[in-house]
Amino acid sequence: MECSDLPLSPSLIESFLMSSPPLPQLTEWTRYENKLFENALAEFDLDTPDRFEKIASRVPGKTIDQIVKHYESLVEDIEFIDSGHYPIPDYVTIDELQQEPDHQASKQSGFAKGSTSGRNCDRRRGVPWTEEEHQLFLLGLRKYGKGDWRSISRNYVLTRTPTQVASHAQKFFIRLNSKGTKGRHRLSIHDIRSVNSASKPLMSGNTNFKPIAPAPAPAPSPSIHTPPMNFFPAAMRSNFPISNISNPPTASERRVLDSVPAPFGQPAFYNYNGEGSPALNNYSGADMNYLSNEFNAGLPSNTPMNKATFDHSYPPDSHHYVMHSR
DNA sequence: AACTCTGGATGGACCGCCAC
DNA sequence: GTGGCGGTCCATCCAGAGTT
Repeated sequence: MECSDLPLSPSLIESFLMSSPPLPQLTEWTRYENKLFENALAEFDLDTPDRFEKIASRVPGKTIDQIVKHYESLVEDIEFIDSGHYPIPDYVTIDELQQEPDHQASKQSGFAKGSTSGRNCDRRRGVPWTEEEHQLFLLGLRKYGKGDWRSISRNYVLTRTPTQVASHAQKFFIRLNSKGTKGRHRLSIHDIRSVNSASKPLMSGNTNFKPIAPAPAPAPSPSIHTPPMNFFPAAMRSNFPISNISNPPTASERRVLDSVPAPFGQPAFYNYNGEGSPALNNYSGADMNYLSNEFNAGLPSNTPMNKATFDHSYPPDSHHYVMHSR
């Protein structure tokens, strides 16, 4: 397929929704925030009472007004697409379009104009995987197995689409199988084969290791499902995506949590999206008590959210651990 | 500088599911 | 049974970084 022949595919729409249109009148939306927004949008349909309030509660740091404006801007853009105008993912500015007549013409004609060779297309360089993302990938791989990239993407590597996860997995397994068959290998993120085990020697102990890319921009926010790795004792870090929190933090609580430094702040508390994950069913009640104590000990003394327990008795299937915040 | 390697993105083939 | 659709796998492209 030529690059100029761009169908309105689901992946296109997804990338459109995932991108952060730099609308000047709005505050910046990160990919992560867009993902939260997208998930909340899917969860609360048009008939949901107080829809935008509920969506706002799922997107930390955004006001209801910002949510409404963001929604309206997306609706405008989607209508723009539906009308036959395809906005390229980079959201080039009007000025840029006006300076590139060919570019503009190809857009206005639908998609296919001139159809230069695909090699001439601007194939955007992707964002390198971070070590954290790779660790989450390994956790997801352990949990769902090879092939269920969708689940891994949805429940572990939230910052990557299933296609991206699959692509990453492809390289990972190629790397895995090629180990030893070639004389030399550069160290890469794919040399991390298990959670925790390799990261230290590879990243910090090996002075030859260099990041794949220059230090990536700091992630907009930690994964919604996974608390910081150093929050838990090593023996428990292997798979601990907190799946449910029974009481989503209130706005005031969230402000407090936002002020709490990692690892006791936002990451562990914003996992209240209700998606069940049986990943915690290996842990005993004692483990949960330990986590509660660890968690409570990390909270500042003046936080109103000073009592937390991990409850593995709810719901009845015992596969869901719920962190009670009061 | 030229070559090699890495890794994200992408297109196409293939497969399974589902509605008709 | 068949066609459409969605998803996955695999091969490939290619920019960028590392190596010689």
